[in-house]
Amino acid sequence: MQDIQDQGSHNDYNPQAVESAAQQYWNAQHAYEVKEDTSRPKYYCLAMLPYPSGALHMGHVRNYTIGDVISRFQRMNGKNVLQPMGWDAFGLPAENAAIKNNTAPAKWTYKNIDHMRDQLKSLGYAIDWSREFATCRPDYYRWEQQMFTRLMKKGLAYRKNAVVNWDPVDQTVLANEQVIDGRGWRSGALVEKREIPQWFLKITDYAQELLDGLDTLPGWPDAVKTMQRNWIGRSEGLEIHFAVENEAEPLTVFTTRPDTLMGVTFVSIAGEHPLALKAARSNPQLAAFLDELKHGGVSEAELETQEKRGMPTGLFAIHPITGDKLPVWVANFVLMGYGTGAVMAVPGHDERDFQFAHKYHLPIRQVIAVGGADYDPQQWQDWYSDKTRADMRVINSGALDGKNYREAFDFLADTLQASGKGLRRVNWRLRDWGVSRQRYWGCPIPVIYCPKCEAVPVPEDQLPVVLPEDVAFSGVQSPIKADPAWRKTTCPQCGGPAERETDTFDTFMESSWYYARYTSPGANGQVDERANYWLPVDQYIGGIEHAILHLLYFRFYHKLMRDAGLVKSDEPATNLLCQGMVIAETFYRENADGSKDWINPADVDIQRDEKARVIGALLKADGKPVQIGGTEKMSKSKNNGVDPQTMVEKFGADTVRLFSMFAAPPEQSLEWSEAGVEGMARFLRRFWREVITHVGQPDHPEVDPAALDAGQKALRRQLHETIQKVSDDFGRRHAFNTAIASLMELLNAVNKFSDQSDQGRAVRHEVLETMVLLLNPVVPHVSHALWQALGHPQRVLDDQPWPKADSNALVRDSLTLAVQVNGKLRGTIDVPANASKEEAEALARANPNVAAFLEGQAVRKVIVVPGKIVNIVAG
RNA sequence: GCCGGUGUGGCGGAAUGGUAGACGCGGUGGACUCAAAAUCCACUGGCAGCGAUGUCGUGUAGGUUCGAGUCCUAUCACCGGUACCA
Repeated sequence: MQDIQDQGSHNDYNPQAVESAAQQYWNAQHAYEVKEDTSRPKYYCLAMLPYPSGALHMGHVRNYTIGDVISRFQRMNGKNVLQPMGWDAFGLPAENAAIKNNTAPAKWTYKNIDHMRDQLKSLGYAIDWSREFATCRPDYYRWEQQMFTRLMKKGLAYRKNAVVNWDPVDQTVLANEQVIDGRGWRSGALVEKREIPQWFLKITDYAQELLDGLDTLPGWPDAVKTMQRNWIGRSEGLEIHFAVENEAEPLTVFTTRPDTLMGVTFVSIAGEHPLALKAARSNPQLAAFLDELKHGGVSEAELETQEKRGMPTGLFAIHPITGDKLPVWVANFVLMGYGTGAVMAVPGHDERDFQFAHKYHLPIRQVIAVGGADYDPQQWQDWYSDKTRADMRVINSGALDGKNYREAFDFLADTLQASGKGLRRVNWRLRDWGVSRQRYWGCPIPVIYCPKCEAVPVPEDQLPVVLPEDVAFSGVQSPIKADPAWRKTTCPQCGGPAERETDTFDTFMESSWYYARYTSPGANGQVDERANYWLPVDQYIGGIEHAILHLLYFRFYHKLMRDAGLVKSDEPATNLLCQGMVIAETFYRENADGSKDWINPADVDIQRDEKARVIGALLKADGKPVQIGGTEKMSKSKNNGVDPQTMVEKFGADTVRLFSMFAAPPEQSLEWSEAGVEGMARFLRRFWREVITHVGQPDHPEVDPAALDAGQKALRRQLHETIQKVSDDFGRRHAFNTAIASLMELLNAVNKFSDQSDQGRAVRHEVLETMVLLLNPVVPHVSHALWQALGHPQRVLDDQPWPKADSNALVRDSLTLAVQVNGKLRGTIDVPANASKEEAEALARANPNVAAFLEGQAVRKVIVVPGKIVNIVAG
């Protein structure tokens, strides 16, 4: 009660006091700690866990505010809501920071977690902190290690060679991110490709299920599902065997276009293809070329954009139908990792083959005709992708002539299969998941190498394999690789001397199952039966940049857990929301050498002309101009980051939360604008003042709907329309920005409403009290304080029922219709709500401006859309 | 290169095939003030007009429709991902 007095007596909104009071109350009540409760529907709301990079950034604030709004909204709608938080604590940045600051990655990480936890708490999120964990703790990753050893036993984890970026100067493996223009980021050395043995998970065994599962996820964005479908890349085609002159083994290619088989004029193979390696042994020129292909990084973007180059191997393949001799070429655009590492080249109907044939003067044959048109072998035409066109026919192909794609495909499949030269096959673009990383700060891979028994999984009673945290870290070599004492162990099978695996897991391993661990804190196992109460996640929220990798591994791992009997559902999350980035303007000054000094937006004043157009910017410190560099993602490199903590200290958490929900719809990028933030602070102050002024007035009776005058009715109708809109915007559309806009309109309306009669004050009370509830998910501290100011006892407002619109209050007597003549707006008319189409048309024709446009013209057609529009077509 | 997305006033954005620009920011004018801040009031897409109103206008070029920011085709620019950043 003390609090009510204190806050109620202040006419001005004081965010600091309001926020600390509300947060203290929630903490004391343990308001957001939840348990399984079968009497209420559960709702698991999860925002992707943060990497503890050092400080919260605006992207985090946006992510967790979206989650918090949804969580509180669902709780007010009667759900048992779980909103957890944790730390994706392993990763490369900790190693980089360790080198830079000469500290251990673990120490740096824990310090960041402590700092960022405080920052998150200051934003007042309804998080169950009792479930918090960091993924770098052995009591988390031991279960990941256990799962891996079980997958080894099931044959779902295996070891094979794979290519990595190798820095020949630093003698280290580089991440793709660390390769810049083909060079190592620290050494500047030209990067090379190198094959090393690595562990893989057989995600391809689940390719079909991962593809089909997308059809069971109506709550996921289509963009994400399309990207995943394309990434998985199921294609039906033929494997065709080409005999090779003087070779025992045939060369096998995969093609989705066997109908073009008679157009094949050469065969292209990858540089790593065994046939290429063999040919190079007796061909120094080819060996030199293969060596050259080893330069550069391994990323797909780099491989696919490099200049197309090739060299003949001197070998010849035999065309399976004609028996023609076809030269076998090494081509740098053929990837060993896709299909068989060899493709039949059809330069007449494939653009890449076409360019390659032109460059190296290889023959081009037309075997497809579209619309009977002749092909110009000098000019590329995309008939290849037109395989389903009705008028597409195979030509110049003997027995295939006149067939369409499907007919030619089936004919060849049958013919080649009968002669043992080919096979129908489904090929996937998806590759198995390589989980080995040659790094220190990650979960140790629980494998022991024994000279006799080879790779042996660490027995479960010896888990976890603990990563030492108190280490010196130089960056060149992993401390566990460098430490013979850590490496040396005995073989669990034969008891002989053996060595531990020193590679660690890809950090996507930790983030693939954290959502399940939140449901089972303290479980003696990866999860326990509580998982099946909470899972699947009802709403998952995270950046669109995770559309493929994380979200695919996340789905895959859930299926692994299901098949291990740990969870019952097939998919980990039923609904997914992908938020956009947080961006801000950039400012800079150019130095004499052309380099740029980036200036933080907080240090700049914007100059405008009399029409409010931006004409320049001045540095506050010296009043001199700076260049405007465009709006970009907040980053250290462009110095355009805005610190959430500074904003919270200056405006309060509610204002920051309100702005990040108002400035853009969640899926779009959000431009940070301090002036915009001030606008939100202005709104909260006006709302505060409106409520405080109202409670200072005399008592009022209950609203009596029958006794309301037109003005009172109108305001009350707007209130109930707003309830409808906000409920739909929060619950279904996730259009938080328009929900808040409608609440601003309602505040503008109640602010103009000067009616001091009994019923006037009663309606105003209903409006303000309802607004406090509608705003609670977004600005919970303000709502907490104003709820008390309105005369209620202090309580967890999320337990108040969400307002329901009163259908009687929504009734309108008349509607406004737009009237068009020939599709152009010529006026508006007010019609009774129950007016017929004929009455609406008559009123429309009676409108003077409409009549003027109709004069002298014959009306040919009238379209009346009830409640919306009348369009009169004349002429 | 490939896959996915976005493009609307001075700016962020609204409009779920039916009145383009809600709401907010910025700006202009005014009130209050010794002054400033805060607050309040009015106006604010371009062009023409005192106004009523007309006209143009949603990256660009076409198309479908009574009606297109929204659907279709092509094209340009930017953003995300591209398997070892997370």
